[in-house]
Amino acid sequence: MATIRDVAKQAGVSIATVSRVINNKGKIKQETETTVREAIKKLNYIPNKVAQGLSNQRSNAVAFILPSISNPFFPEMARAVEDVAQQHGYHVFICNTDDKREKVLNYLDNLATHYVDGIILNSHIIKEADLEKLRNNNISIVMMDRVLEHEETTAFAVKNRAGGRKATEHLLDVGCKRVAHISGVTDIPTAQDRMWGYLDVVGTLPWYDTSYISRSDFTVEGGYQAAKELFMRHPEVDGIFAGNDLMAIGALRAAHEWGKAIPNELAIVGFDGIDMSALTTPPMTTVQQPIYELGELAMKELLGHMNDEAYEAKTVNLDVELIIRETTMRTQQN
Amino acid sequence: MATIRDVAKQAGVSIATVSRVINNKGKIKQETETTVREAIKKLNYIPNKVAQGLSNQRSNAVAFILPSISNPFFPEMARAVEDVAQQHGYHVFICNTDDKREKVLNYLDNLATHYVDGIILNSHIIKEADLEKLRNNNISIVMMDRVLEHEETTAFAVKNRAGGRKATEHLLDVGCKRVAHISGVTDIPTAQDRMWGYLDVVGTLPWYDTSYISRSDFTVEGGYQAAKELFMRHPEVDGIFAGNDLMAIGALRAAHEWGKAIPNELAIVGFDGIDMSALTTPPMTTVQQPIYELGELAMKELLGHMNDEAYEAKTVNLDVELIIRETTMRTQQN
DNA sequence: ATGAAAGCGCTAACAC
DNA sequence: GTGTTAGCGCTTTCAT
Repeated sequence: MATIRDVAKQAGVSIATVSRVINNKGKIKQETETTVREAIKKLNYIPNKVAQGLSNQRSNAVAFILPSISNPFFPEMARAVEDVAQQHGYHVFICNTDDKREKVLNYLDNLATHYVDGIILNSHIIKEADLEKLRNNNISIVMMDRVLEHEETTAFAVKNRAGGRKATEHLLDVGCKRVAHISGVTDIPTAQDRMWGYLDVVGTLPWYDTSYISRSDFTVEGGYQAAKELFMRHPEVDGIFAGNDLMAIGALRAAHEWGKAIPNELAIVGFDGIDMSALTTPPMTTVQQPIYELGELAMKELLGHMNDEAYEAKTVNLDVELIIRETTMRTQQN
Repeated sequence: MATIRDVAKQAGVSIATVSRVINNKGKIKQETETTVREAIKKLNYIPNKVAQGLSNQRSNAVAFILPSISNPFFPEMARAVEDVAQQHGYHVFICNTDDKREKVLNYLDNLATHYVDGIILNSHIIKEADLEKLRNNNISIVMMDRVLEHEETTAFAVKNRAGGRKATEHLLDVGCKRVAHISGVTDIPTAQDRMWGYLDVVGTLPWYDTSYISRSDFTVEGGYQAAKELFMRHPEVDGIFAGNDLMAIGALRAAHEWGKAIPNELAIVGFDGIDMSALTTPPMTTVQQPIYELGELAMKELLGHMNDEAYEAKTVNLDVELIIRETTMRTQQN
């Protein structure tokens, strides 16, 4: 691997000059620049990122921390983050945490010593205090789906509660009489908000009872189990609002096995709008988050923070949209 | 951020001693070790990875290069790679390339200057010569799904052709009379092999004609379009073997729109066995690759190469298994 | 058992 | 315009 020193020697200049050429800094005679570029090409020289990082105290890289690479919601968002990052010459490290506090903190520490310039953090278990260290190291942060108390933290989220309401209302609109809810991990605000949305709509109805809520974990398997429990507990359930698409898919499976006709005997609504939701059979009605836009905006916001000292923090709450598909298109109302 | 110098000062020792403590190298008096560890704790010191990297010429990180983060096959494999890597103290960089030659080469160069210790490469467009540079830099490589000419390169793959045969034979077994194939990008060996498997079975049958093969791109949308074209060209098709699960899902959608009953009017078989394949409605019959095992073995193999000079390269071809689900469980044979 | 100092490859302040 | 040199934070010989 050729180093800057080799190039300097080859071109008959100092390493400082080579460095200037590489980084387009300072003035250099056209002629020397040409010589240097030729030397670079000849030696196949590529600046060493690690050395640059050490010297610059920055890496031109950002991290996208996500709780689960198995939930397509995050890869879909990661894709947007990558697109924007790449356009601006940044590399993206994708970090999978299973949302375990230990893993997240571990990543946070490590990323700091890797001199990443910014972090987009999808995690609900991290507290404001955990971010202090990063701030001291001048690492910008954008939180997803989590609004922290701290004013300096920029956060992106969607209107989860309103989304939960839309989903539930829609189920009533298509004629459901008993609407149950499969919630995500209940100590995650996102899951709570969606549940609140559900409660806003059915919480005061005469038939409602907390047993219509089944707590699950945002996975397909979890949704499947939760749905089966609901069927046993409340055979009369004719509508389910699941806290995300994966659980909705699990519920769909369970309904199939249980011999419940979709949507006439049981209507289902998911949440997220991952690509897959349009591909289930029948296609899933869901509350669509602007996934790509979220990633895009978050990364742009991060760029703002990284490159502009005075960039001010903000909290953004995007709208969600109910996408009606066949899991709620009833041909008859019961 | 505390540095090694701060710790040394705090503990009243030299930086060399601190370094020894951190890395458990050389002999150190129990007493000094304790003092140093206390200083580390007190200052919240974390060794700087970039500096370590520069000094060691290695990073304790590996890269997993994949063509598409949108095909769950790769995240599923990445998960296995991560699990193994983590157990051995390695970090995994996930690199998304869309299998564009330029992007892959770009990553390869950059990863080298990041001092990654090894690379698991999912790419069909990379040639043996492209890897030469990495070898010179002592970076170990494991190729996935691609057997290169070079003896030094370890490669993992599955028996794609045999898999294609199993899928196609199965379709005939359940009574299909006209079996079509939706192939992946045809300059990818993987796709070709699966197609060859298909041809091994139907290529000599009297009705067979190349127009029963529709070339697509491994995406859901692609599979959807390809299936529609097939339906127009050959309305008599009653069985489809798709080159991967995503395309099979697309075909399923198309069949639905076209009003073809699954599986009685049209049976479908996919390839890969991604989690999602079990969740379609009806669940998809598919040729299951040992996805987790592939990632696991590949990472273990990489570890072998990275830590043992004499570790010898090998080519592994794993078996695939036909998983029969409802897209081919006919209740009547036509 | 511990310390001094060189070096990993690069950037940037300072000199000419 | 271009070169010299001092770091960036760490590891590792070589002394002691």
